[in-house]
Amino acid sequence: MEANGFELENFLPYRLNRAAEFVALRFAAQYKARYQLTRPEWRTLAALGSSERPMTATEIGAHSTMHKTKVSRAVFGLEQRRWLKREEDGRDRRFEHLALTPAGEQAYRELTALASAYQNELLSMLGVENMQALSAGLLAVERAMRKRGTASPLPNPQGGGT
Amino acid sequence: MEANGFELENFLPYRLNRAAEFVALRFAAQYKARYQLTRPEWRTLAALGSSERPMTATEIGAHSTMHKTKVSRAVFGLEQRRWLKREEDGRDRRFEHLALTPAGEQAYRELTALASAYQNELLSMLGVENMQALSAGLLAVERAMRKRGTASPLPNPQGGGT
DNA sequence: GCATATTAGTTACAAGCGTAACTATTGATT
DNA sequence: AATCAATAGTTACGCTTGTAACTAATATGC
Repeated sequence: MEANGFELENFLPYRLNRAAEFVALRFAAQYKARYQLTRPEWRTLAALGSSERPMTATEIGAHSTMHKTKVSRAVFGLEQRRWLKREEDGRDRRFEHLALTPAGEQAYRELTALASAYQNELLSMLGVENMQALSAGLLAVERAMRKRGTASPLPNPQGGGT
Repeated sequence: MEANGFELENFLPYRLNRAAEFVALRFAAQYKARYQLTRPEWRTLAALGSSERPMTATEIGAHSTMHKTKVSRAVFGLEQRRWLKREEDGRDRRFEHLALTPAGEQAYRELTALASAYQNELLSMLGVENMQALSAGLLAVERAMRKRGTASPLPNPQGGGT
């Protein structure tokens, strides 16, 4: 009671988080329902699919901002699905070079088609101008992230998730 | 391989989610380290603190976009801390009217002060113009949310968290 | 008035998560 | 060469989460 003026609805972390959840939700429904993919698996697929060369798990984590253990589990999941294969590095056997199988590449093409369609849908929902404003704002946040470091080992909000 | 043009870095759901995590992180560190609060507890505190009247758990969930069970657990946590008290509704005993105790209000004042300071810090990190652009973009997303409904019972991305 | 549906809130359960500890391998120092 | 540090990746553990089932109370239809 006795408002000191603070309103959660105007608090940027809250607004960003809620918008992110909403926007992610309808796309996640697609890859979850149609492919039984988790979000880390989708991100891993997207990272590998867009790369010309095989990647290591650490590179995937850096590319798509995921914790080591998330990548490890996602790689395992995609491997079981036969969408990904590992190849060990001859010179340094700690590394695993990960690449999509043909089936994985096929799934990647289908999912990126869905993703692009969804992005267009968002564009028409928001309007060009608002989308540009949002993108510019996000770009500023991304610059700030690079400056102040994305926090050491990528700690996330809570134990559970969002 | 064989890029069809899709890049995760340009995908709005991904960008929003990453920005939200980054922005939330440094504030969450404050209420976690100094008050051992979880995010649902902080949101519940913020909802009750800014309300003139007591609220029900359902109202809190609607106000701060949280799932029933999250609210239930957060209320329990704040109650144990003696920051919140329940009062049953005489006319309809299904309802519980929740209000902050003086200790809860004190914590609310301290935390909103931290929140406002953090918001100002963000403003200076991003610059006024970028902050306005971001806010305008988020507003458009929020309008779209109201149109297409925040999904029925507030399902979240994954089981775990982010 | 009585059965059925609806609503507020809680809880058991399974799954995902991050931390920290672990294995395996390589690099650096001496 | 031998030790110690650093790195890639995996895994055990405890915690948080949403789903679904649950209890308790009220509303609705007949």
